Amino acid sequence: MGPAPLLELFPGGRYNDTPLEKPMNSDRIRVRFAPSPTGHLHLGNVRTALFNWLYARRQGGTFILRLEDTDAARSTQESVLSVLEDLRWMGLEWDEGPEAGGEFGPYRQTERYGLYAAHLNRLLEAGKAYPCFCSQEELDRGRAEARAAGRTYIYPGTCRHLTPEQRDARRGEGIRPAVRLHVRPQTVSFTDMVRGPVSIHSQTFGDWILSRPDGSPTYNFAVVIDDALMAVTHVIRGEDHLSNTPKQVVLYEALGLPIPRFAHLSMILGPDGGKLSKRHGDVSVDAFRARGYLPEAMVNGLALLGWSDSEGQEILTREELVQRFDLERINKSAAVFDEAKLRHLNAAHLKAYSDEQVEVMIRLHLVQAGRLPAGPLAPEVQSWAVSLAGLLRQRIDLLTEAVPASDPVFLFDPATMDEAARAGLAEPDALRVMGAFAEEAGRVDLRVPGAYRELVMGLKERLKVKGKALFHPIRLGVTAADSGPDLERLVPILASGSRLPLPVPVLGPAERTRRVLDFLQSQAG
RNA sequence: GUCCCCAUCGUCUAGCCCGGCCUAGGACACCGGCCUUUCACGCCGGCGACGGGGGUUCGAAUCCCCCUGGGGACGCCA
Repeated sequence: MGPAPLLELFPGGRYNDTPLEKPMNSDRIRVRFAPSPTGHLHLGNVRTALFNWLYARRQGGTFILRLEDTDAARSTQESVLSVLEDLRWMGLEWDEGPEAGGEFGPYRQTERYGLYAAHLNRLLEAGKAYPCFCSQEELDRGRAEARAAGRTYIYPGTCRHLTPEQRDARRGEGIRPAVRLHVRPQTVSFTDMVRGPVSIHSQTFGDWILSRPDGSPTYNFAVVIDDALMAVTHVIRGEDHLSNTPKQVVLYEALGLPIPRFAHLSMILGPDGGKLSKRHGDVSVDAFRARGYLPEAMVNGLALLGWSDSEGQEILTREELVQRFDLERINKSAAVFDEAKLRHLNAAHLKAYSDEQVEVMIRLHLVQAGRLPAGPLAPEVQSWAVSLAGLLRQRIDLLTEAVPASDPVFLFDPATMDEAARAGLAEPDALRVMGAFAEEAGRVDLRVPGAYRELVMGLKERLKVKGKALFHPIRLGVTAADSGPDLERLVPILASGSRLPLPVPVLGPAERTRRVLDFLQSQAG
C-alpha cells in the first residue's frame, strides 16, 4: 500500500503542491539546520549549521532553518531571537525558515502539529503503528529489570496485538495511549556520507514511541515528517544522532517516503576529551563575539574542525570555503577544540582589513573602555582613531585586545614604572637625552610626518649619542615603559591626540617626558 | 552493561579508499635564532605522532582480525 495522497492529508490545501515522492528540483540539494531554541548557539551547533550552509552554497542548493521548539518548558522567544542573531552574525543566511519564509513552512515545529497528527493517523490506519497503554511505572519496571540483567531495554510489545475491543476498553478506562511504531526485527542499513555503510539491528531500539498521550510528537517522529515534507535531500548533523538514524530509516520506510542521504559529523571535544559543553567555559557563539572574534575567523576555524582543504590551505575566507567545501573531505574522528588556533586565524583575518575597517571593528571596545566618545566622531577624532587602529592592529589577535593594546596611548604614569624602566633611566646619558628631547619636542609639531625622526636625528648630532643610548631614554620618557609600539608611529598619534577632545586626555610626548623627569627629581629629593 | 562510531605530533590535520613516491607533510602552541632603538609583526630553524598485538604481502600509517583506549546512543529530551 502506497502512501495516501497528500491532498487528503492536508485539507487546508496549503501543502498540496508538495510532491513528496518526486520532489521538484530533484537535482537541487536541500539541507537544513534544526536547532532547538533553548539558549545561545554553541560551537558544536554552529559548526553543524556551517557545514550545512557550506554544502548548500557549494552545491547551489537550499539552506533551510527549522526551529525544533516543541520543548515548551525550555524554548523561549528570546532564545529564538538569539539563534537567528547568532546565525546572521556568522553570515549563515538561510533561504527558507523563520523570517525568510518559503513554500515548505511553517518552519517551527510547534506550528506543524497538524502535520504530525495527519501522518500519525496514516500509520495507525495502515496498522504500522499502534496505541500503547502501558503505564510509565510498567515501563520503568521493565527498564530496571533489563538493566539489572545487563541488557538494553526493549519494549516487549505488550500492546502490539491488542484487539480493537481491548483498545476501546482501555480508552474507556480513561487511559490516553502513546503511539508506537511497529518495527519488525530486521537489520537496518544505510550509507552515511562520512562514515560509510552502517548497520544495526532493529532489536536495539524496538517499537519506539512516535507520539505521546497528549498527542505531541517525539523528536524522531517530528524530524522525519519535517525532513520529508520539506524535501530535505541531505541530513547533515552531529554524530550524536547517528544512533537515531536507524529508527528514522525504519519510519521513512513505514511512511513510504524517500530516505535522504545522511552525513554525521563527528563531535567537537573539550580539552579533557569529553563532548564540548558549558563545562569547558562559555562556548556559545555569542561569547566568542564578545571576546572579540571575527565572524570570518569563526567560520574559518569551525570549518577546519573536521574538514580540510585539498590543497592544505588553512586561512580561508568565506568565499574560498564555499568554493572548496566538500563533504568527501570530512574527517571521521572527533576533534578537540583549540582556542589558540582560533586566535591565530582571527589575527590572520584581521590583517586582511584596512585601517578604516579595523577602526570600525574596535571602536565599540574603545568606546566601552571610555577611551573614545560614544556616538558619531568629529572628523579629526575619526581620522585620529583610524591611525590609532593602524597602530594597534598588528599588535592584537582579538578585537577586545585593542583596549589593553592602547594603554601606551591613554595611560601614562611615571609612578608605575617597572624595574626595567627604572634601570633604563639610570643609564649614563638617559637624563641628558630626555631633557633635550623634552625641550625640542615642545618646540616642534610632532604631528607632522617625519618630524619626530628629524628631531631625533638632530639630537643624535648635537648630543653625540646614538643607538640604544639614544632611543631607549626617549622611549622611557614618552611611554614610561621599557617596551611598546614603534615610536615613529606612536609619537605622532600622541601629539595629535593631545590636541583632541577625548574622554581620556592624551598627553603629548614633550609633556610626558617632562613628567618623567619631574618624577625622577621628586624621587631624588 | 548493550549497541554504534572513532583511533597519525600536546592540539587541528595531510597521507589511508587506489599498499612502495613516508627516513610520515603542513598548521597552532612551545623552544631557539634573525630582523628591529624595545615589544609585537615577519622570516628561518628545532622539538614532536602512525595506540598494542597478530595476520595478508617482496613491501603496510595505508588491507583484514583481535585487544586496548576514547566518544556517542540507549527517554512518552531535543
